Amino acid sequence: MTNQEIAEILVHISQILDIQGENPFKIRAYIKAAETIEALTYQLSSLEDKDKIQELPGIGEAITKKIKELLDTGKLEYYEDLKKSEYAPLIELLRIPGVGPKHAKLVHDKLGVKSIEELRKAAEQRKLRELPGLGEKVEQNILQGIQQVKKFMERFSLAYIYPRAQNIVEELRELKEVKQITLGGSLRRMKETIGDVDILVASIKPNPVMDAFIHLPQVVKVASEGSTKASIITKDGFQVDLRVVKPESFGAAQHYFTGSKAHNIRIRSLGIDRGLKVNEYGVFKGNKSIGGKTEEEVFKSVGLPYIPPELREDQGEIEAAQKNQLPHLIELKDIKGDLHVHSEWTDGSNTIEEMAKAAQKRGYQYIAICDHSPTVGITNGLTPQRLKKHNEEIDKLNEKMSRAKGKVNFRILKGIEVDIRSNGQLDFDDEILKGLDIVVVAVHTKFTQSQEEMTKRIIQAMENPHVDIFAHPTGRLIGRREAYQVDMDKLMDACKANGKALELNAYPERLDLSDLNCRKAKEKGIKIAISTDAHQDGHYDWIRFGVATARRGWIEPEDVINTMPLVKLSKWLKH
DNA sequence: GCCGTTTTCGGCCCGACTGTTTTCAGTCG
Repeated sequence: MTNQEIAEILVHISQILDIQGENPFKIRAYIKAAETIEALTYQLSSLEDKDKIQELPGIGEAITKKIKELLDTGKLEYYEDLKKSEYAPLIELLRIPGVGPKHAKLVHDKLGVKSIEELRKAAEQRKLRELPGLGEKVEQNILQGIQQVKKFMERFSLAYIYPRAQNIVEELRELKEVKQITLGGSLRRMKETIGDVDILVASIKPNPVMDAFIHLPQVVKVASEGSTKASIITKDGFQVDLRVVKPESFGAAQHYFTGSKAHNIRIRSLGIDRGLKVNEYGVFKGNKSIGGKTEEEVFKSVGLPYIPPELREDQGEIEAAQKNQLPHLIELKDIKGDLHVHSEWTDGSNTIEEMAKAAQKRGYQYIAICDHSPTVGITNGLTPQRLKKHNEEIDKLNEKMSRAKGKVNFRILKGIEVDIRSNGQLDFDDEILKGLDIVVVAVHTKFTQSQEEMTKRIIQAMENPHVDIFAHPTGRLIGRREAYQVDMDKLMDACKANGKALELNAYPERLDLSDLNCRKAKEKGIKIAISTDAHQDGHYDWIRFGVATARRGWIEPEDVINTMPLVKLSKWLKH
């Protein structure tokens, strides 16, 4: 049983208990345990000593016992019993925005509602408005909420949301009443998928800001509207929440609205230990504010150094901060070049020269043109003959570009993205690979192999001495295709043993390695290449999302090979 | 259900908005 499956069961348990009206702290304990498990970089099933489970934060004796039972038997009696509860089917009602555990229980107890469909019927028959505490408005909202169920389940890719959210920020920034403005939430933490957008504004006059916000051209619906807080739905289908606070509270609010929730709870608890109350308005000793203008003040008040947003998941960042052992995270400016770039020779849209010039313009010292090998048929993969010509063109360009500037300050590396065939063999023989500056390998076919076959296939490729980097290591496409089955531990061990680097592919729908796998790779001492897999020059910008994902994975500049200047990188490639 | 440099019992983060109510419960983040 996978961590994901265990976490899902724990969440279901918490939801059923919630509807039953259990102790809220017990409910939160299950959610916390599920979050901890989801964020692990290894599978609980692979643990030799299952007693170690209880050492995980938020997991105690009772939940450890339940997890052990799940791992041993594939089932959990406690959960099976809960599922027999009359309230168990109601957890689907919780997917409706505006419906929580109390309303779910109410409609069940009074009207016998057991499904979204039955709830819709009851609402249409105007039965909900008769219930205590409910009214006409709630009935309408529930009907609307039912229509939005699917939409609200959806999460958007970081790259889809990011520019659209930035647009809104820039439009609001124009207002003279806006003193400061920032993104918050999972978008500021740069998670790979985003549920909704949070925007925070500092202003002493909230009214004009709120008004401008709900009248933005993107707005199709105003979901809620108060004096300092409002929510809209955009025509692009996502929700944006705006909060306006006074400038003296901006840092505290920024911290609060960046989250994550788990991180905030920890910070507030640290505050309580020091006799402080931390909320979105500041840090308070009694009624007196002792900080909140900046995020640094908030952290300082609870005895911590500044923690970058990407780390704020309560996954060890607070402990690291307490010991002054936070990582010095990689930044965009550390990137010296791109090691996985395509050209029109295969499925890219620009010439090699165009790709090179665009990279040079960005201040890069090098790119590696890694077009496809023949097996990836639809991309017009390079045959050995075409590869030879391809390389000759790169030689000429390198000469031309160095002459033009009078000195060598930019270099195009001769690379290839070689397909790893289903039997583990590479698409080119060693004689050809030997003549290249850099060899990137990847899986493009037969994703359905068993974990054993796939792991063997990849490790065999890793053992080839000419190979440098393993690209998009799990093959996942976010929201579209699951990762193929591969034993990550064995793969990484082989990678380490053979001195290869793993790619963090910055293509927005890949972000592969994921943040968690980056952290795992770092723990194992494996080098990372953050590459865009650019198929046109505009794709170079995606490096932003690659670096952000690396930061979420605690990656530092020295963990990444394309932070090296050209000379050092060339040495690494020859090692 | 979890947790402990005040604690193995008694706490557990905090506030805005909505709608149904005349002071608050439910939901959300």
